[in-house]
Amino acid sequence: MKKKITLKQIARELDVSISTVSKALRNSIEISEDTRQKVQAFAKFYNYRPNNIALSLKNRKTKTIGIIIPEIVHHFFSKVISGIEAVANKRGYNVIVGLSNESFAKEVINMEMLANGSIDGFILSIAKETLQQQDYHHFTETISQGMPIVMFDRVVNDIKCDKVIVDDAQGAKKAVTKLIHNGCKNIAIITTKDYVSVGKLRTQGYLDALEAHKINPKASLVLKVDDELLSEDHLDSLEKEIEHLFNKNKKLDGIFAVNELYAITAMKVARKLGLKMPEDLQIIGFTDGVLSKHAVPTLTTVSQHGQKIGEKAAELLINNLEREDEEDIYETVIIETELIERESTK
Amino acid sequence: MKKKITLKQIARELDVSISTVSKALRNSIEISEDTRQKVQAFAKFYNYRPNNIALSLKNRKTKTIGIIIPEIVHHFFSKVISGIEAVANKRGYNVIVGLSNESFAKEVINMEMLANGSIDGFILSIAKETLQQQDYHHFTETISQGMPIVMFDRVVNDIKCDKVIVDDAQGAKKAVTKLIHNGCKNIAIITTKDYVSVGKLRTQGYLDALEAHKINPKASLVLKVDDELLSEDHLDSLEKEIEHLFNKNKKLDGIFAVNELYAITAMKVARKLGLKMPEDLQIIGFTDGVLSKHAVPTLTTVSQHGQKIGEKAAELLINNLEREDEEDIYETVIIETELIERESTK
DNA sequence: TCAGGCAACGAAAACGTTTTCGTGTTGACA
DNA sequence: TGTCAACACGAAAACGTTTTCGTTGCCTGA
Repeated sequence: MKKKITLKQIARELDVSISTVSKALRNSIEISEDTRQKVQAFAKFYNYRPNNIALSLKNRKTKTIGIIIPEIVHHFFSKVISGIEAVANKRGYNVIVGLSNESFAKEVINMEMLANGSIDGFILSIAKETLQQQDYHHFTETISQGMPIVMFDRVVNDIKCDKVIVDDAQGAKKAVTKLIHNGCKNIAIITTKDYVSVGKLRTQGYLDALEAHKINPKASLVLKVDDELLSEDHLDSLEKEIEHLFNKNKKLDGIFAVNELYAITAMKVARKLGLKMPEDLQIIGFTDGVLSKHAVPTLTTVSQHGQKIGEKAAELLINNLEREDEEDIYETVIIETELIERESTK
Repeated sequence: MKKKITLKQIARELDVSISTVSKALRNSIEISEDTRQKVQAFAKFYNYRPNNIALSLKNRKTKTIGIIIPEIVHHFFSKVISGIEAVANKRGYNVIVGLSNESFAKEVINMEMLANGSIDGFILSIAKETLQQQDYHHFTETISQGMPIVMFDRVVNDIKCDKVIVDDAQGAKKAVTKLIHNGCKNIAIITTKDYVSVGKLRTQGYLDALEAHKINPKASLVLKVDDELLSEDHLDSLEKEIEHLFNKNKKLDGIFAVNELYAITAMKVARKLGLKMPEDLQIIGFTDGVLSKHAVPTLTTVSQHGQKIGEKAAELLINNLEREDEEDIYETVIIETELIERESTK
């Protein structure tokens, strides 16, 4: 087992100083052609690679990005990571991932763990619990220590950082408008409780679309699901709630769901009730995941372009990190959503 | 913006030496109660946290695990990461993620990038291209430098490292046996080319099950899909291939697919051909992802317990890292698969 | 012959820790 | 009064780099 070799060892072996070795390897003109070649040959033979940790300590930057997300077993988030990783890699950065599991405490701990020198900056999406408690001190503290943050998707406005979001309201409006144009008269929305910012925004888009077409919103058409934990039995109760929605609204002919799962579950219930899609009922979801693509019927959906969100977030962060002047100008980039039409709409 | 504070700054401020500060913070008995309290109060006020990079350099360990996987937008892999992260976090480790995108070159580059001091060990699943080229020098080199590796799922036998795998052959055999017991007479398999080790093993399990029931395998019932890129048009050609499979075998009444996507696609084709499931055709997939759970009919599948695989892999690696004696004893842990019965089988 | 300059190299500091090994000041005790 | 231990603290090395600033030795030119 040959351990990693260091400058010091090369120096001793070749009977020169550490500085000489370092310079020789970086092709400094200070070093004679002779020694340079000698050193480089030796280094190559022993497969020398500079120690990253030492470099990080010296340069006071780690070339590593910390990602904190609520969960990773989720098509959208993994798409975002994939986008971040692509850009980061191209620009010589690594990514280190922390999971909050939607928990405030874990979010805080994870950030503290990484903020102590391990990374140069954060890209994150806020945990539900944090949004609920509205305690953002860990973000402001991190930022005030000079470590930049980029938030995506679930953001909170009054934090001084770059943000990458989708036009949730606009996307929802687009979807609901589509349903209206397709002839739906009674459109329901299946959404989350309001503390989830994106849920709230999408609900707003739904209302906007109705208003734009002079349709009065009905409270009975709005189902706000309390998704404490997405456990198995939650799925059952979700089905029941949706079934109840159908029962309350016999003339229901359109559904807009703020995520894939709600949409798919609505489909399931509809099918059980003998409704034909898209003839009797049209459904549109949010988030273009694998479920939408392979459902029966395939689901029309609002795509958020998770990959693009990740790429943009990484660009913003790295640009910030590598910017010379220390100007604190923060951007909020909006990634356009796209309505992907499939079989669940006419 | 108050920058991170260091021992040196505390020392200067309090007019003591760096060593004193360090010792005071670690509650050394060498330091008087007085100074200890003074230092700790000061440190707390300025929210002092030791710099991780400096610690890593000093201790020659980073408390970080490197994960290299082919892709992250994939239910199985993200489950594994989730499992790794859970264990790693509990034991005070971070995880840093590299994606190979199934490419040999990216796998090598990513590993080199991380191996230079950034991490203490690897957990990885081999890229398809690497398996195809059978070039494993980057693994052996990493190991010979004293950095442990744990492989999962896609492994190669003659590398000296811990491995966590599922009993692919056994799981496949279980599934196919189930089909046989359910009365299927003509069972097809939709699998990958043989260089993907898990595909090969699952095919073997299929053959084993047939043999155990004295059924002669028919070449026309084995479809080996060449999944170069899982691009959109690949999905189309996949459908065509499967359709061809149905046409060649009119009496087809059971399908075992080595992954979710193949199974779902087979379902789609079957539905198009007017087959009822599970009455006319029974299908079992491999990998318990989100698709299986929400397909119509829901898909009976062989679950690999990705989370558990990740947890076990992390345990093995960390145990190895923290083992005192330097014994090179490597384990291969087999995680039992489980047949999850749903609507696609009788 | 000697000042000056250049080529080639080395010493040392710095990044932020921890830890080993002094060292100086007490106080007690003979 | 002198000795020795205990106490409280500091100096310095070490981890592996890069970089600044010397410091040689030799050659050139007047």
